[in-house]
Amino acid sequence: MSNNIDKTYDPAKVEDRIYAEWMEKKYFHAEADCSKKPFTIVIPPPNVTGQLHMGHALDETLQDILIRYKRMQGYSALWVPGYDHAGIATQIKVEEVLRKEEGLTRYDLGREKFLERVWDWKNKYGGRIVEQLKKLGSSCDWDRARFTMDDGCSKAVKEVFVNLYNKGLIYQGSRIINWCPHCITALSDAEVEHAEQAGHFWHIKYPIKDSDNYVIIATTRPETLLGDTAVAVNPEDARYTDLIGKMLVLPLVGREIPVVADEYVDKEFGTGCVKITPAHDPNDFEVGKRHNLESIRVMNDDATINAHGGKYEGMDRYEARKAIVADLEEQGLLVRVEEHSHNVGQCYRCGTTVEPIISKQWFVKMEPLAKPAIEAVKNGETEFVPERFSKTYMNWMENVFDWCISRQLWWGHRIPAYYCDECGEMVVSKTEVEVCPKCGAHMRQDDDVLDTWFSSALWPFSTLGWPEKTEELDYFYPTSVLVTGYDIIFFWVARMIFSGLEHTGKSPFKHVLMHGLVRDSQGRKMSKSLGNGIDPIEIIDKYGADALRFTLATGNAPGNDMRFYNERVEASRNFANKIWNASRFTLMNLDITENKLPAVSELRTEDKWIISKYNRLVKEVTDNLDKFELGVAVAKLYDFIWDDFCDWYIELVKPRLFDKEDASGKTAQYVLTYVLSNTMKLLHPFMPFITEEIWQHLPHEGESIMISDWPAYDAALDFAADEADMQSVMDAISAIRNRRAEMNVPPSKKAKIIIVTDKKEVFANGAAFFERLASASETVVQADKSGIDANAVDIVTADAQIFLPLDELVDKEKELARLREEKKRLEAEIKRVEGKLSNEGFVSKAPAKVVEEERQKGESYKAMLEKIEESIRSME
RNA sequence: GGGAGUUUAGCUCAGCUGGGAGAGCGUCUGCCUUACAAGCAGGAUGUCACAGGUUCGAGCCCUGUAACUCCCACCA
Repeated sequence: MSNNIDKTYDPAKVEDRIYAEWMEKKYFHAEADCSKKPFTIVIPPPNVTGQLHMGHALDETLQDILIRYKRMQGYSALWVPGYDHAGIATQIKVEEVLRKEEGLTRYDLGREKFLERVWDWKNKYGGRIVEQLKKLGSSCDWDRARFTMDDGCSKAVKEVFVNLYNKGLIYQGSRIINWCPHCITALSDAEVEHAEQAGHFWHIKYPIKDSDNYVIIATTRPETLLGDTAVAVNPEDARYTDLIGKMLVLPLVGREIPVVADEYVDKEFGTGCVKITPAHDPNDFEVGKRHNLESIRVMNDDATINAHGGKYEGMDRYEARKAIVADLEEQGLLVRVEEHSHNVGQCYRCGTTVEPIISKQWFVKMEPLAKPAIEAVKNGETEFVPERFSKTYMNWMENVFDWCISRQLWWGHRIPAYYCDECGEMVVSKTEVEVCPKCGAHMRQDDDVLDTWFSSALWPFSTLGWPEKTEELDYFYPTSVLVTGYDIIFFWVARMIFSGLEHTGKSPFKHVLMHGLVRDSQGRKMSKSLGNGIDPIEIIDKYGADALRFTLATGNAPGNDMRFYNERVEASRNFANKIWNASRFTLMNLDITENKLPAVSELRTEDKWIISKYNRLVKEVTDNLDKFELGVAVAKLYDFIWDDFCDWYIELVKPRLFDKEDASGKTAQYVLTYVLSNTMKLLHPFMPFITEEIWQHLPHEGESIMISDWPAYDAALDFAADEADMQSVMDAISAIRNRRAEMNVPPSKKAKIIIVTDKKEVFANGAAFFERLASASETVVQADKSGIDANAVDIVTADAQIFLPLDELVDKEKELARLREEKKRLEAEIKRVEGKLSNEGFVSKAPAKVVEEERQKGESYKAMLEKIEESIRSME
């Protein structure tokens, strides 16, 4: 310990030094230690491409709070760490750089060269986000962080793929999938965002074969006309019954297409006739299957028109749309154009409008996987916090579609399927297959890679060494908690749960703690395109990591969104500053070198008061943390430290500390130290740096607060009677301050105080406090009202009547008015209480405790009223 | 269309299983009181969205209404 602590609180100075110390001592290291219980947290792998954003900071903060708490409770707390994932974002980022700096595309480089670039990029920037997380105080052992593209994880991915394939849960199939022409890849449904877009509704004539007649169809995507293979009407639609089975002539193309009847068509919408393009629309695809229609794909992967488009070949889809509409108009086939706003799917990464395209892709069959995943949440194997998110989860799981897992990217886990071009054989294998088992020809691996979330879904066990039976896997799995935002329930959480169940037989975590999104001060989602993102690092530089963490943990309930205001961080920083100064005060007055609690017999009422309050705080904070009520816990700590400890206890104890002759000064020092250092422990998970700094300066045992023991509730430290006594004195002090402020009496003007009370001893013990805290020049405590000036200011509290002889300042009329006002208020209260107590229903049905409380209140009010009435009489 | 959420002080939000409405910020008044002006002391401000219901008692439970938000599915 050392009494030298900087005069001013400078977070940057403290935080950098302390983190370095922690790193040096390797406190973050966790290993399977069978003498302890495991506590494992799964973290979302931060993305290698991105800057740390507020969402990460929130994830990180909440996780770190839990980890630090559990570590202090003696758990072997492991953070399943990792960074980067085999995500499309990484590839796009590198492609972007490539295009900007060298004017090249990935195709110019070729697969191998391109992947080298990505690895370079990863090696150069992969650690960047980790460095940023460290500034936040992350107690993760980043040295053991895994990377999803590492060998171990790749092995797990292959294992899973092959297992699922062999069980028939992975299949290849033609499907309409969402295609991003910009990323040139398939997207899963979850990766498509829908946005309202203004568009047009083109009404087009389709001539009936061998007739001058025609039908009118309406479409929002006229370019898909090129791939039409039918027109559908509702079988119930009287307007079109005779048309069913007839042939139409497809405009511009000349192909003959049938009119089919299908329930899918809504009679009321549009014209009641729908063009059917099985290759470019999911619903049409289904219709096509029912009527055995041909699927004609008219677009290339980059959404340009292909050879089936005739004269439109090579045009971009939007160019083609224009050209087709113009040609239709020229031929008089365009009836009219309506304004029409409709929902358009967009790629969630790049925002490009997705194109539904028929394509051969790999799918995971979801139904058999979803069943146990639903069961695991139903039977409580995994619990969502707050609980309502389980409904969101169920809703999705119960209506889940097969999951398209192939991505036409190069960066990622390559699909372990091998094809023989000679005989058409396909082999799925964990190990590379070069020779066709059938014909002996060379085999080539599938070009596609797996969806990011396919490997991310394995995170909880692949990072622990699965499929090997490692000691770590055995000890740490299933994990304890997953902390994440509700926005990735479907992408990630759900998929981790069914993957864990399928491959390990256990749901990967016990609790899923959901938090909300961090929004800007106007409530908007933070995003790059809006430019409203707040950089956590800037905030840390300005206010400190402790202040940021405190802000993120505070003032919002789990799962609710949070608006981010600098003012809130400022308030947190002020709190840190308050702690700093209270500690500085404590240290300045310390000449003890050990941290222990004095014998109860030496403790004064105020000592017992703060100890008792502290003791209850331990219990409550522990309870709250166990229930993941982090915000509640931190609010209690804030109130205790600021109000009880700083504003009251320190002030109460000052005279004892300053008077070197007073032997009880030493007791006060012990109490200050004890309460402060233990409170620092309780606060440590939230504000790790400042608490470490202060704890180190105070008398302590052990090397670091982060490996110290979590405080325990001690029934022997519960001093209810002393708490109540102290409260009586504090109430009196507050009442006096209040009166003086109302009367504009400056603090410099001291006055004699006469306290008339039944609790003479209590107030006599506290007499000294009135001089310091209530501007008393002298304090007299007596049982009756003898010798009191009739003009004295009169203050009534529950346990005392206090008189201040300030006659020259007293405006008699005003004083009387105030007393009458007070009388009215008390009478109203008494009436309310009596109303309750005379209500038989209340007395007989309410819990005895509540009734007794009301009764006591009533008596206390009555006593006060009596005193007031007396005062009024004597003044009059 | 299906699901979830929100509505409490000027602003941002707490309010745990029903038992006299809270915090931070802002605001007003008075204080540089030897830890802290990033502070101290004191004050003001609420038909807890609305309407019913259950209950001795409702911000909290039930039903309905309104406004807003998010997620999922979507009509060509």
